[in-house]
Amino acid sequence: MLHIYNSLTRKKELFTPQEAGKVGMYVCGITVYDYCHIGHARMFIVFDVLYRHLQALGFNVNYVRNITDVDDKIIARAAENNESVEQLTGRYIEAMLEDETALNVLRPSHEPRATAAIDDMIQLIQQLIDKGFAYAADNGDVFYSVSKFEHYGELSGRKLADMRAGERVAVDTNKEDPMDFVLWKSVKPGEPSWPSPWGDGRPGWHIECSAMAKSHLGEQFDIHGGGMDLQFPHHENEKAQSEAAHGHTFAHYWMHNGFVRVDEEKMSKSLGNFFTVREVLKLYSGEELRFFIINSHYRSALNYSTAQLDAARAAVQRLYTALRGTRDDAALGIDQTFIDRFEQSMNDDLNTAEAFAVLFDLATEINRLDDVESDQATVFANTLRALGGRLGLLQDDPETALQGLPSDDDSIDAAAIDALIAERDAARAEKNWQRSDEIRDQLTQAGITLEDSGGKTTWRRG
RNA sequence: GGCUGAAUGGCAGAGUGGCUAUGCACCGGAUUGCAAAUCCGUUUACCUCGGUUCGACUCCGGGUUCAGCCUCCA
Repeated sequence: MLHIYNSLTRKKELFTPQEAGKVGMYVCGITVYDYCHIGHARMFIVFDVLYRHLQALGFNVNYVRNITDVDDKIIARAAENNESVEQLTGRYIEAMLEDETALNVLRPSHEPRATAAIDDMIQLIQQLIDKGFAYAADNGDVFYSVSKFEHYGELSGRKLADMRAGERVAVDTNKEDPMDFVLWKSVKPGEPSWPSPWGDGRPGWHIECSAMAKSHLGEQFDIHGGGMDLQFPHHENEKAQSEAAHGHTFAHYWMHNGFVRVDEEKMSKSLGNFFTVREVLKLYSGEELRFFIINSHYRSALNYSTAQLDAARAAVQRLYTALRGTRDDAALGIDQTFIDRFEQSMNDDLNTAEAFAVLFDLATEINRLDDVESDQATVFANTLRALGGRLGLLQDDPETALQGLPSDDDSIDAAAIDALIAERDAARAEKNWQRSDEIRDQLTQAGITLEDSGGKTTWRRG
């Protein structure tokens, strides 16, 4: 029985989909004007793990994650680069897909782009105006009237009065209430725009998600996710729009992943302390980065450091090392005891850290057996691979994974390594330990570790 | 100022009212030509002050420190 922490109620709750066997899930994706950083990667991976887990539990999952491809920052960046908005967003969407592939993130069922859903947004805004929840200002902007929606503040646990007291935004004179937020922005010279009943303009950020969620998942669906910082105002506003327009609950469970920090401070574009995914992938594999991210609970803060990535490398190596030499014979089946333990952990609000303990126990069991090709070892290996797969890990050939790691030293290639190993084997056969150790030292310097076991020498990076 | 959430061994990170997390690192042993990998074993903990309890790291209350949100943000 899956329990997930619902940000709306601030409690772990039993997960019950609105329709048996099916799950509708919407996650706020990114605004594409730059390369993805580790914080974005965490969101991709956390919800990818949830997606995989729901599927493993037998649910038919409709997973929607949007792409925001029109917004102030995109427009500004495109102008800076002297290119069109489409060129800019196209490039960064490509880059995002590359990063996701490297991190072994599954493609969601749908990845709608905001610019392709303008009609839906206009319709939704009109609905809000008709119902009295929104109003058009003289300048062509349309605003949502926060005070009309009695549940406003419910998701983020704030009261309107408190928010007004803490108001830090310059007051927009077109608004009736400083807390009101924009649904439609009237066009500015040189900016992309679409025709609407209120004049040419473009949508506000929050309405995008309300509209795209509705068109792919309906007015009500199961899970809505995103980064912690989206809880307010983005999700609060999204909820207010959708619930006011439709007259009933929007998402049943709200899930928010915690942040990645650098030196105990949030990693973000504005602070400039971010590391892009592709930057990190020069020295660590996507799998190592993925391990680092899901080694801790998705709601806790995660401090980024290379020491942590080194630890992730060692951990992933341990798992692949255990799989090395094992048979891949599905006919022998899996060990249900470990599967059950794993599922129990994952069902507890995605306790991936505890789930990893099960994988490491399996690794120990395999290592304990004298014969890695025995039926028992094969069952454990099958189980380890299967559970690894549920986390998006351990799907590579062990040898390939251990030898193909990114490294800052690529002075020596596989053929050269094999040649040196052959030479060393010859030296060892003659008990020429001096020459043998020389070769091993040379390889160690190049970041290659040799292992002599079972009369055979294997190598790995790191 | 308002609202959240944290504080666990050298590091990372789970969890529990009394019983081994796990990974990395360390130490001892096995194995190895020596290593590496692996196995066996050992050591190191629960921010602080009160309270509840036979017993609390775990529950309750105060305090301290840290982070996040309240503006665009995964």
